[in-house]
Amino acid sequence: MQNKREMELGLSLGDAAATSKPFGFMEKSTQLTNKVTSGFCMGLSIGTDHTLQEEDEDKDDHKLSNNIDHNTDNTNTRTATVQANKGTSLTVDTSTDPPIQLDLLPNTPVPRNQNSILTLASDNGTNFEAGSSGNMSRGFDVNRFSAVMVHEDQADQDGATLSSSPPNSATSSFQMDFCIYSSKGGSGSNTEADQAERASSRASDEDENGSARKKLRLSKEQSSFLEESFKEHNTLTPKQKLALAKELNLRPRQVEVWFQNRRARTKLKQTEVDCEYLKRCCETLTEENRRLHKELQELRALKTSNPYYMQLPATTLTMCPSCERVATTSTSTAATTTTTTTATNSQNNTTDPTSNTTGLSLSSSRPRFYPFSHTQTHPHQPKA
DNA sequence: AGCTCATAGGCGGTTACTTCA
DNA sequence: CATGAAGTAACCGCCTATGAG
Repeated sequence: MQNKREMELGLSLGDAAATSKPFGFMEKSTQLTNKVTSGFCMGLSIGTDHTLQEEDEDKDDHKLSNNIDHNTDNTNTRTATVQANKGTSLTVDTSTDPPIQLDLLPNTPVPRNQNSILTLASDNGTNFEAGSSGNMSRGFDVNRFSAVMVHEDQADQDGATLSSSPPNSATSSFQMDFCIYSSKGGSGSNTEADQAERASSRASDEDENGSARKKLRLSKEQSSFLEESFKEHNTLTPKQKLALAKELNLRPRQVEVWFQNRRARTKLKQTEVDCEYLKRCCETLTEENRRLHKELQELRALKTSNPYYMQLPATTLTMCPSCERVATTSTSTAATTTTTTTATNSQNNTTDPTSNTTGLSLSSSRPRFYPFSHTQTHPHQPKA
């Protein structure tokens, strides 16, 4: 790993996370840019050496079917490496610019305590009910049936039961303390009960052959809860995954997939932002290039019209290895001053075309040279 | 210490399903 | 009602890290 304090591109999700504390994504993305293979980097905030909040998760005693019981501590490190190898991350010096913030959250998260009760009756006369959000269109958590199955399985393993969730927890409204499977009970063609019924059927199909592909929409409450969790940490330890799954009555695999997809969406969004910024940079540089060409033509024209005007000595550009400043050094022995500009654009924030309001700054692999702007003695200039 | 193997988890890409205009 | 676009849950294949033998 390279320098741990590295500029990075951070994406904030939601106001709270954006303003109060950096969450895992921003910190971990620090390592996103570590590999050289990507070649070009852009940064928005300063990342610090990240250590997991839960540094040493207990070896998970929850044994899933695929043995999720280890690999907890170094998840982020590994992730970072993988991302660095594959990612299209961008890296650029950013000085002190604040992180750009993107709000990817729903506009108004549904209060978790606003629930209605959907009461259904199965064909065997068993009444059951499920909590659903008051403004939910779909209303019924189609994952409940499978979730119940999972819980029943897990209950054998870790003693968890459906009623194990805190009664006042934020998601207790999705707790489903019944288990039904009705095949032809409802009469409506596309009612919530029907949808739930179909979902249950599909879920049971999976239980039967395990190969059927299903697409079960998460409820708004579940999505909101997952979103909140994602704001805290965008990757999950096995323990966190199990806890979330239990809390939301989802399968751990569903939680895992949701986080994967969520990370992918975040990255996609970030890529769009990056592209937009690079596009602006390109336009700005093109404009600057055009302007410099024009200026060069004017100077040449001036020189041809008046050959005695501005007979300056030849100038060379040198870069100081210690401070990376570019200095123009006149080869003339009469030259006693050097014109310097810093490699960063921090001194030119007001006029630098690569600066913008988002706080992004383009790296200065391209030394800025303003020979007529100001003069200053280079501190590292070797004494003549 | 170095190697091999099994395993877990992440990511990119894709598919399949749902919803909505 | 049909349809296409958008969103997203789920899957697949690959890669990397890790721990055990």
